Amino acid sequence: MLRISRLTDYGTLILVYLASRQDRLCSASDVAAAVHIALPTVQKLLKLIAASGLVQSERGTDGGYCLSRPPESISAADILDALEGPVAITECSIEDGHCHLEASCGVGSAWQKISKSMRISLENVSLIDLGSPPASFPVIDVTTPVQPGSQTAAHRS
Amino acid sequence: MLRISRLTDYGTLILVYLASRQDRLCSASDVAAAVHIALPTVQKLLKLIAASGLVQSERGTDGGYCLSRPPESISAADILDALEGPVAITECSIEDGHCHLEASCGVGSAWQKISKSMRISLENVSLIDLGSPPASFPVIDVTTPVQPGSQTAAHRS
DNA sequence: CTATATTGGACTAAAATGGTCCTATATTCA
DNA sequence: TGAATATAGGACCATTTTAGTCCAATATAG
Ligand code: FES
Ligand code: FES
Repeated sequence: MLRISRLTDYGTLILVYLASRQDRLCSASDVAAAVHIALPTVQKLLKLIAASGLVQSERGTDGGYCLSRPPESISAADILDALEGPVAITECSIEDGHCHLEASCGVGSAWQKISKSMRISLENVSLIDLGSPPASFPVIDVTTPVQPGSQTAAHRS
Repeated sequence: MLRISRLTDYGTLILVYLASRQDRLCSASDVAAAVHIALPTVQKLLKLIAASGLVQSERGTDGGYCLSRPPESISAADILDALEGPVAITECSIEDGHCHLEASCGVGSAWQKISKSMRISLENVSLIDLGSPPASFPVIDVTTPVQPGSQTAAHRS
């Protein structure tokens, strides 16, 4: 349930590796060797991640990729946005494509709200947490309203 | 991100409807008419949900389906289990199929732990909540450890 | 026996996913 | 300038998943 794609998992792996190399440039081949993922796949992922702005790239000899922000300020939500796009939790919660059930159902909005809540919580998980996760992550209380000014996270500490 | 399948959304809709009919039996046609989903799809979903034990069925004339538990004790996690199976958040967190990256990566386990945390929080969302959701669901703090004895939810109140 | 329902399964079309590969462009250095 | 090294931006294909429909069998009530 609520699975993320394998590519997103790989992408996380790559980002964690880049975080460990600080701001040094790493070529796709370097990364592939380090994380043990096929080079073409790594290339594809790095391109995607670069397009999203999470990493910066430099071309040419001695070129490569590096994080464009400190790892503390990159969140799990950022990674999902980069690799899976801002897909809504349900099909019908998509902006314009008005679901023909809207009238008779309040369910779509429930899932949508749960999704939003989860998203905010994922913004509180930084690349650092992903690299060396705590014994376990705390339980989310999804039953009381969101505080309006809740921090955009990952800048937590 | 973290999307659920459309069938799961439909399934929720169906369950919410059944909840509104209390313990009266509803045939698949009844349900289809009420929720405005094509009959064959409703039939398929009800079969799946019945197989999972969330609803009970009765055959023959005047047969149909009804919830097998009070709606307060059916959680969002139950619905996902029934309709999407107990899929892990990442591919490699699956039991036996040992990912060949295990050695070099702690990331899979991070996603896995986040998933577990989210799952527990979803167990706290009941069918009632799904039917008439609050203005918004609260943010999940995914950064501090899970309490060992956290309630299996939906039996919240 | 008939009408009504569920049960269990097969089946198809369409879309998403995972993965590879190719050409163009930028950069460095000899 | 020219060669070597990288990224940029695609196209491309195989496989799987998803969504949806349909059919034959079984159970129940009247
Ligand atoms: S199923 Fe689309 S709005 Fe509820
Ligand atoms: S990618 Fe499989 S264990 Fe990390």
